[in-house]
Amino acid sequence: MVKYNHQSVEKKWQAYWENNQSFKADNFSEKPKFYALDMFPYPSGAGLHVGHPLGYTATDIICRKKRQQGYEVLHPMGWDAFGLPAENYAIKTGVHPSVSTHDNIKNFRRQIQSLGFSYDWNREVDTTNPQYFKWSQWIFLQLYKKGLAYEKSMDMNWCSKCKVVCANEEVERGRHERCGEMVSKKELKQWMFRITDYAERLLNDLDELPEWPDKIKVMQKHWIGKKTGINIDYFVEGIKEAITCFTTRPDTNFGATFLVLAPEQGFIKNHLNKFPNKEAVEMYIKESLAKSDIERMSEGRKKTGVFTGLYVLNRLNNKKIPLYVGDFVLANVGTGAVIGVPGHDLRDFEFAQIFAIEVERVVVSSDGDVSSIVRPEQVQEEEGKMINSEFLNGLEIMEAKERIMDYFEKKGWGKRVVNYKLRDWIFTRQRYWGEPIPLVHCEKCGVVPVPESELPLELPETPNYEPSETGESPLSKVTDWVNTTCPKCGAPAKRETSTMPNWAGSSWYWLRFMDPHNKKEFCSKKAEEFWGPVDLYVGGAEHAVLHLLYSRFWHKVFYDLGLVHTKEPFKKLVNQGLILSFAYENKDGVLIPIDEVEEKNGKFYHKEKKEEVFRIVAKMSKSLKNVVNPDEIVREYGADTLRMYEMFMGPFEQSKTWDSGAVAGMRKFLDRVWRFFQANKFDENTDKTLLPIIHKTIKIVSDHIDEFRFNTAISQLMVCFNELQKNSKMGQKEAESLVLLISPFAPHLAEEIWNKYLGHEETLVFANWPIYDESLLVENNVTYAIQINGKVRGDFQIDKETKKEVVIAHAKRIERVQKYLEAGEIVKEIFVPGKIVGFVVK
RNA sequence: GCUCGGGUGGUGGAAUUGGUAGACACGCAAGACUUAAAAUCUUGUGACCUUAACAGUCGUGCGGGUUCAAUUCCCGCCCCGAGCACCA
Repeated sequence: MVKYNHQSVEKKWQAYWENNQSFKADNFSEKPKFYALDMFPYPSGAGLHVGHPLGYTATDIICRKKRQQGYEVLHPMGWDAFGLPAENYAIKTGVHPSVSTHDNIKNFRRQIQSLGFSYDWNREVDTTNPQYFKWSQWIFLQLYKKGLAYEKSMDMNWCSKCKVVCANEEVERGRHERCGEMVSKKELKQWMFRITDYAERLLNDLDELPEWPDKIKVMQKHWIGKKTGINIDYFVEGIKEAITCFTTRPDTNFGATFLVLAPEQGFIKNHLNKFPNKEAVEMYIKESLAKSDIERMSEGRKKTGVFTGLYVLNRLNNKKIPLYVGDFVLANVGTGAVIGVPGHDLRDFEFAQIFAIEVERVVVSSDGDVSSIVRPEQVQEEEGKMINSEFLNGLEIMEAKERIMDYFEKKGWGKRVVNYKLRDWIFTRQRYWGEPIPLVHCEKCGVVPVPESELPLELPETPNYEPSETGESPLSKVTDWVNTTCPKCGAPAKRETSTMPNWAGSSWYWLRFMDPHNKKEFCSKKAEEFWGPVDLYVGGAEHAVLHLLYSRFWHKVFYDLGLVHTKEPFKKLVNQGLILSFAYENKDGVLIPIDEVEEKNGKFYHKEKKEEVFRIVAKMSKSLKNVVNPDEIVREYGADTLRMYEMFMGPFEQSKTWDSGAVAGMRKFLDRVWRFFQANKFDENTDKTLLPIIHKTIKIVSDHIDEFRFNTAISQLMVCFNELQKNSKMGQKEAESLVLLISPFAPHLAEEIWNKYLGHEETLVFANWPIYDESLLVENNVTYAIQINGKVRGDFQIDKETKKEVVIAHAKRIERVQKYLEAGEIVKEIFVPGKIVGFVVK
């Protein structure tokens, strides 16, 4: 017996694949195409995490199977390499980001290649390479020329730790998603993209993505946040300017008893002098604007506000209602002004309680309560019939809503509108390590795009990468770069010094992979028509509304420009689950690094303090020392073991916990497979009794790979080999089928067996994927379970063709069954073909 | 608070048109081989009760319901995870 030497075998086949260009994808193939894409990684200094190979292995399995099924497969890999870590490292050490990025890429490439993925490395891209970002800049100019980019000065999300502006999508619960720092507001001038122009299509086209997880579609839907309602104008006596309120519930408008403006609302600025309570209002606004987001959030739902002294007219019932300023009304939601209906909106009710504003009931819900509304539980927002609302009385709220909107529009008091939560994409950043924005500011001509012939516009060298507190890019200090001439008039001009966000490179990279060496176009029409759209896209769910929304937006712009032929970039999307690791905490919840913990009789103790600690599951982190390094697994057990273990851990989309013991178990299985092929000769005909299990395995493995159920595909392979250990009389054809079934999971081992024990000179990369014979799937005998009153009381085997009556009669003759049948009378007989015989006995 | 997922042995997980719950694996235990260990192979392994053996009772987060039959369907709760969050 020769032991399986994973180190030499894996090296050998990786070299073979590379020398033979086995995975090179052909843009002009006659075969049907299949394009599988992994979310390309940011090459961090920490190296590959075991979470990366999870997704990469899944796509690789699919790709290897597709190749064997006769597809031309595009499976590329690259680097999303612009980003803050490299830049922060540069600030600390003075090392140019391109140097550390290059080193990190080298390490990532080595690690990824050690796992034997079938990538076409000829197509590798790097977003920081000028030959790549030339086209990112070119795309920016296309959007600019189409009027989708504009410069605007407004309150931006500002991260004072990273010293950078963030997009709304990058703010999580008021914090910067990268670093966790609270985001503040800073008035800055930035370049924006009109993603809101595409809101409707980004929303509607989700319906054209049946192969996307519902979860992601729901999240995008919420993020876009489409709301239909009406803008109603209200007037203060003596002031011409209207206060416009957006509402989705105009049906309750007869119950309006106040109006609240956001502190930042323009009406206040314009007419503050006419406010009787001017001083109080000014003071309140000053206070609330000084509040940080932390303070606002910690106040929770507690409402504050101030009466302006003014009244507005509700023209529906000619009532004068008080005008307030309150910071629970957000300036950037709707119109920044809210009509208060305390009877049927909980927030309005809370506000009304504090200021002792009257509450009117205009809806009676199905509980029939018609009493005056004094408790929050009585605030009915969902359903009911109208009362106290004149011509609306008796109508259901949805009907009333339509009726009153017609009325408002007819009177000219309001206008139906659609509002979106989505806001325009803040695109520029004030940092060094990103694509320079290809624009020039000329005193005469204004903003002038850099001519396409001058792209790429490369980053200048600078001794100082430090960003500034005031939102100035480090590029602004490189004066000989900033000072240029206007491409239009030749006069002295200044370059735009902001850079693009790290989302830029990833918002179109799937197109570059189709045609990565094209010097004339970002991607040729022909290549795009052949490869597009991406058939399968695999990656983490953390990009649900960031990368995936931006990519869809750009792709739609490309579609409008005639650059791509599909509306959507990614046909099928699958999200992998997180890989977690064990960690320990003591009874006070203090986390303990794993190397300070020892196990005794199934319990865990702190080595020095001797106190008992408890095992928990946590994200892998340096401080807990529970990070698993893929290099070590590859060295000790081999790439095939790592690949198979990660696929076997559990359902692909679910979070899983790393278990080192189970890794060794997977290696044991591969050793068993190796020994099986080494120990047997395959020159006879296969034993007929083995055919059902082999064909069943072909079917299950094939189906489950397509369904991303890799764990059950592998368990079927195990079941099959367990069976074969009892009877191994097998011919060449069946032996080949089994090796091919394993090959997508453990390609190195499979190639070695294919070559060494099955006598093939050629690689199995293009061997035909096995096909099962339907007639061989079923065994001749089936097992019937006998149920009496629903409880299983025995079973028996019988020929699968046996008729119902015969099966039932057979069941009745079984001794153990008779015991139960004699206890009463059979009132019902149940027969499920091939499965169940049941009796109901009374 | 709202919106999506989930709760199955000591552990990871199988069982998705209602039909033998616990496949497959990890762990554990016993045995074979060995001077010994590792490796490998064999057997057992949900709980309870009982046994010479068969058998029996309970069991898929909790409480109800539908059904001959429920992890699966319905109603009402509890817990965990993710996302959104004063969105008018």
